[in-house]
Amino acid sequence: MKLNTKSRYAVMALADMAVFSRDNAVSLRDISLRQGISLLYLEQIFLKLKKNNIVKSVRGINGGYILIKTPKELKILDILLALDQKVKTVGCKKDSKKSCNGKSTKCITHNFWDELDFHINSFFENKKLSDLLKNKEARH
Amino acid sequence: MKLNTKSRYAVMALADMAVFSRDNAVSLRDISLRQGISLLYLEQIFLKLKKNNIVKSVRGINGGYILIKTPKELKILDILLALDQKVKTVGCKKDSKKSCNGKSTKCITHNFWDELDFHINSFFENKKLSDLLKNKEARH
DNA sequence: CAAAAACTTGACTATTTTAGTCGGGTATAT
DNA sequence: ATATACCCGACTAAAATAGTCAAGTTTTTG
Ligand code: FES
Ligand code: FES
Repeated sequence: MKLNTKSRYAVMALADMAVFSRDNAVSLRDISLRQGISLLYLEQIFLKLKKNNIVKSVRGINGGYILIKTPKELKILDILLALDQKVKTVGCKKDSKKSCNGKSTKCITHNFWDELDFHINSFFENKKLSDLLKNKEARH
Repeated sequence: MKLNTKSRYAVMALADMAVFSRDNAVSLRDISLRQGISLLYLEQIFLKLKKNNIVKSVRGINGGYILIKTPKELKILDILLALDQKVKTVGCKKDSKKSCNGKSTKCITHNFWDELDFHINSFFENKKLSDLLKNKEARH
């Protein structure tokens, strides 16, 4: 039950941007240095964030990335979805013919996992990027 | 963000037991046949369930496993914990010196992941095995 | 214009985790 | 006795993860 680092770094990097940007673009190099994330890895992550309209890019010198939505509007769920991280705790497809057990009927636990997924999804749906920043001063 | 099959099968198998046992032991062979889970895999899973006092075993002919608690009392969380599935969405240890980023201070997103873990944990804490069985008749 | 900063993209790889299997046990009811 | 069923450690193939590399393109600035 682990979140992958890509998603974690994505949230981390966007939180960093929310803190350090005032309309100006934030370069991945800066994020990399501040958050200790590999620059090459960040590039890969931001590619997806860009494709999914979470950020837009500014090329050339003094370039970087800019959040498209404000931190108050940006749902954490949007970030996860951008990285193909559907919240799906088990592999069973809702629509598909095949259930998790390969049979045509749903297994005894199916509804439970659906509930779980919904529960987690709601959390990510309701949390905004700005919520992450709130208790920042509480630490260190 | 996937649950592993071991945990899923464990919940599935225990739900099966809750349905098919009336004080008598349920053999893994029966569970295997009913739920379509490999017998060998089930053995591995039940070994852990036994070690963690979720079930007790009866050896020999007509043997099998018996739930220690009633389905009403058995938390899903207990099942997951038995399989070493702590709900810990990121690798950062709360107590350890090292944070997720290797620095001494907590990263900007740390509190958020803590909240997430708590949110998911609560779900598993409040759900009982019996809750899984409720809407069984709603299907098929 | 030239050079440097910074984004763009696909492919590639080492490591780790997962999802099992295998083999050889031991206990017990009939 | 013997079949049934639990016990347990070790092993492995396959998939996922985390991250790197190479080779660009675009834009700003001196
Ligand atoms: S059939 Fe959907 S989880 Fe098993
Ligand atoms: S998640 Fe704990 S320091 Fe980053």
